[in-house]
Amino acid sequence: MKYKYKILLVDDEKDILEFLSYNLKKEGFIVFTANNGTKGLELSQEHKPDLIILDVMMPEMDGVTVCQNIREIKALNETLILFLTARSEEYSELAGFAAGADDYITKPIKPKLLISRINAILKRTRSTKEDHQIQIGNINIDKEKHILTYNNEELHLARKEFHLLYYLMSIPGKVFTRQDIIDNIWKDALVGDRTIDVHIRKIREKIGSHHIKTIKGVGYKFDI
Amino acid sequence: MKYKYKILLVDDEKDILEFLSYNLKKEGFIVFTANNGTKGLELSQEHKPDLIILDVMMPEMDGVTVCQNIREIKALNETLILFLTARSEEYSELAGFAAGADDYITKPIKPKLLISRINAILKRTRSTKEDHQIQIGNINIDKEKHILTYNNEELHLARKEFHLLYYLMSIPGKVFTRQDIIDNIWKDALVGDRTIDVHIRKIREKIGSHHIKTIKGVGYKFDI
DNA sequence: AAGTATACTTAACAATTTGTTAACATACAG
DNA sequence: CTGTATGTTAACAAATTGTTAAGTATACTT
Repeated sequence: MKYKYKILLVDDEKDILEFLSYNLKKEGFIVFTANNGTKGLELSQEHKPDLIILDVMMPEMDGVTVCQNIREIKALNETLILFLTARSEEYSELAGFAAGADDYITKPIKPKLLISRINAILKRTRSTKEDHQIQIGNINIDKEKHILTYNNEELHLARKEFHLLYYLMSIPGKVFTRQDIIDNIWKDALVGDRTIDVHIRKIREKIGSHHIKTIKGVGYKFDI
Repeated sequence: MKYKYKILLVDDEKDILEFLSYNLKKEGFIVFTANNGTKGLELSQEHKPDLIILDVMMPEMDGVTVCQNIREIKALNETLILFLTARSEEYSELAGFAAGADDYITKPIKPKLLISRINAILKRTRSTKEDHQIQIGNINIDKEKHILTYNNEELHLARKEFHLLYYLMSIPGKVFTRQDIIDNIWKDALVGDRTIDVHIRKIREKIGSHHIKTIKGVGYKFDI
């Protein structure tokens, strides 16, 4: 399952909040909104977003001030901050960078461009945040580290076994046909059905046979 | 001594090259210039700059094409690319991001703003240039000083060995494939898999063989 | 500049692990 | 029951990695 980035929007104009929120949610981001700086600070502490989009011009507390405040919160030192400014507000842009902003966008906002820049900035800094781990019951499988733990005990799986289990666990409960499995693990190699059975058997030997169920005539599925 | 970032400017207009060059040098950057895309590619391979500033609109080879070419050179996979576009050229901006750009700046260029953004982008991505030390368990590796200490005892590693260990230790627990390792340590050079094994063996000889685990069929990983 | 030491790479082969299959046993649905 | 699908085992094949030693390149010293 892919990691979903959390974005906090802070702007006093309701229209803009809704417009941005709609566009970002459509792209799969988790979006929080705040209509003033104080609320923005609260929500940022509560949700620890990956990215905060801040309007520079706001009554009460302006964006630059909010930014400075956020930069002083240690738990948020990895949070990215992106400013919204009106065109040619060179001054606030400079002030923004000085306050610790990571990027800025000028109004009027073009959705495609915004998404593009958000993805660029997140990709640059968060490329490792993808999820390589699946945790189901007392089984944890980590693709990056190539580790399988069962009841906190580390077990060794050979490459194909590991890959196969990871594949089954990627959608728990779903039945994968042998063809599905061959297409995914073996790609275009030619192997017989019994080969898969053997691998399944070896996995069952290690994690217990009840986790992988056989659906006769269909295939295999992973269950708790 | 502070590390001086190298910046390559690619633009067909001489005035702009001089203007930017002057302003960037004043800020302490090392600046190279190229007045066309082909030359830009050459110089980027020669000097391996930290940042390349590319004009989108150029005769012969446009900025997007240059960018795509650069992105295919492994040795430059850490290089940042920043586009120069005329205002409101939304299209080229999107194309730029798609081609692998990291940021863009609209003309007319305001020096202070440019410096500000350059510093921001370099700071974001190069902050690790500062911390050159990794301490894991009783192993301490310092990239800058090229020193490895094991139980407070200084050990000597050859350059490749050192670099390789440092790479593995950069993300402890993560399995790196041999291809990962070649791409990072050898860049574009052609070396066989056995070469890596030999280096691994030499490292194990020095720090003990249990720290680097072999994941058969996958690669190597560093563990405590 | 030549000689020496060190580092790097590779080939060859050994050791080990992993993958596959055949053959047979068993379970299950109808 | 009976036939088909799956489980199991062990033997074998294939792939991967470890190791050594020797050749090549590079750096260092005098």
